[in-house]
Amino acid sequence: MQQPFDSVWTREPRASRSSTLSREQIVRTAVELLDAEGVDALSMRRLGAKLGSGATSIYWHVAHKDELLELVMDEVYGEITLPDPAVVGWQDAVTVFAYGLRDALRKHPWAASLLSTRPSLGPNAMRLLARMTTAFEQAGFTGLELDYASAALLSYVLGATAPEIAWQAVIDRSGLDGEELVTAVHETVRRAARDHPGLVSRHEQYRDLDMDVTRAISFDFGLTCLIGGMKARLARDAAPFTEAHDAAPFTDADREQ
Amino acid sequence: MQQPFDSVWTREPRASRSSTLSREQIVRTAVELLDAEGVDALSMRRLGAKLGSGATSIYWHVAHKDELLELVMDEVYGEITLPDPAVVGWQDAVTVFAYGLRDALRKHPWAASLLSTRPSLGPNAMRLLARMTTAFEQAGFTGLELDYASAALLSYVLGATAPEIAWQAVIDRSGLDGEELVTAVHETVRRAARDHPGLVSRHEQYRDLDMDVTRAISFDFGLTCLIGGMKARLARDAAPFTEAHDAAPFTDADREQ
DNA sequence: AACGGACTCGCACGCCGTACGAGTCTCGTC
DNA sequence: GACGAGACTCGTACGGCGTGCGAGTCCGTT
Repeated sequence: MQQPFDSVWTREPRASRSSTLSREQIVRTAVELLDAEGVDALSMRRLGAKLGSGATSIYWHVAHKDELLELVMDEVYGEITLPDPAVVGWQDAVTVFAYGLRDALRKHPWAASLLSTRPSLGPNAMRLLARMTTAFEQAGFTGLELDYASAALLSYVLGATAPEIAWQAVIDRSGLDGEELVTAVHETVRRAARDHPGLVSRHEQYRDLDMDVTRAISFDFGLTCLIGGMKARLARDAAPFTEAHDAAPFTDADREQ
Repeated sequence: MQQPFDSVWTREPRASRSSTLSREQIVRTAVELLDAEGVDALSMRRLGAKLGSGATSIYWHVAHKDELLELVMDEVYGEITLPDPAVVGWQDAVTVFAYGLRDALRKHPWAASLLSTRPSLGPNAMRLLARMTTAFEQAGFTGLELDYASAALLSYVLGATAPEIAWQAVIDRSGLDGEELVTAVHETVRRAARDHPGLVSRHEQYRDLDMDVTRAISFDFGLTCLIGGMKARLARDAAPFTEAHDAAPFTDADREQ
């Protein structure tokens, strides 16, 4: 029988006497370094220095840098909470989760790029996925749709947060703030959109809005649309008189209006 | 007045005699190299070699590697089409766009990670954004909601496609295919989810399904939910008798069921 | 012929991930 | 107490990376 792909999560951990360096300590320090100085600052040498040990010592506890990043990613998942859907209802549960994931990614800006690069198979990620599934079970989804719904929610949050972080990185690099910052962002977008008067004129309206608030509104818009669409789907599947339309999620008749 | 952030799109291009190396040629070759050998294979030295020139010659036409990546990203946006919403209707238009973006990202797997790392401000990205906006205008959205809707759609597609690509990368690296591959993927997920019987047992159902088809179904599920949610929102905003609920997208009463 | 700007490119610097092998420390067994 | 076997640390070295710099070449203009 075929072995699974080799990864931190499928391999047996090394037998271990408690030693001066430990995997947890390495991962914790890596997160600190990443938070403090960004993804480019994480090198094995720098990490070793911060741990007060040789760079190559780390390789006893971790197979290679990629594996360290996987461990570090799961650490981020560990920070996210998903309330019990049986208590707060599925909509609130997944909404809290969505905001929690968004917050975690904004707090650890380096995480978004890692997350989109490798599958998330760590225990914390799995725990979250399992809980999310129970939320959607409670909503009324069954079978594979449980996975689809979970994937859709995760996808939206990840996709929506990534550009926020990308912008924040540009802003941080610039070192600007306050009015100067607002003007610089505004001017950048205005130039980029210069061939599309509609975009430019709409963008004027953001001039006096707080950027963080605008982002949150935009995030919430998509989130409520997605959850609303899930509700609509549940309602349609449950209602017998629409069964004739079952094949397509939205019918041609829907499309007219 | 504050200058915009420095970037390829805001800076004036260099004055130029037509020379042996050109920016377009560099970008085109970079895309080829990326497609053929992945994001790690793109180094200035390798690119220079493929162009038959010195590595550092590239720096005359491009400020630094990051700028090259921005140019290359916009090239990808250039491949995506968005049909005229006035002809096919807004739902079909944005659906075609969503699948188009997904296809482009799958065709250029390196693009997903770039896209989530920097804001997309190139001309091709802007052209698409402008067209997407007209689609949502036709749908009935107005004002800032046009941006929110566009952002939501983009977010979903990006977020949904990224994990597909991440998996594909693992698979490509393994060199397996056919039955072996299916078993390896299956076994990997089974082990990762071992503490969550629900996930494992549901995963059994994928055993006999084509992976590409499953992915497409999952993608479509989220996409139709999102678009359905947008429609629901439009309908609610248009219908006067629900105006009392306007403040919150979904009321407590909605939440009960 | 002389100039100046457009363009090419070799070299060097300081980073990077990590393979390797020699070294040390700690424990279980005799 | 001796000693062997792992667990663990780490200095060195290799082949790569992005790119700053300055010398060099080409070519249109005067």
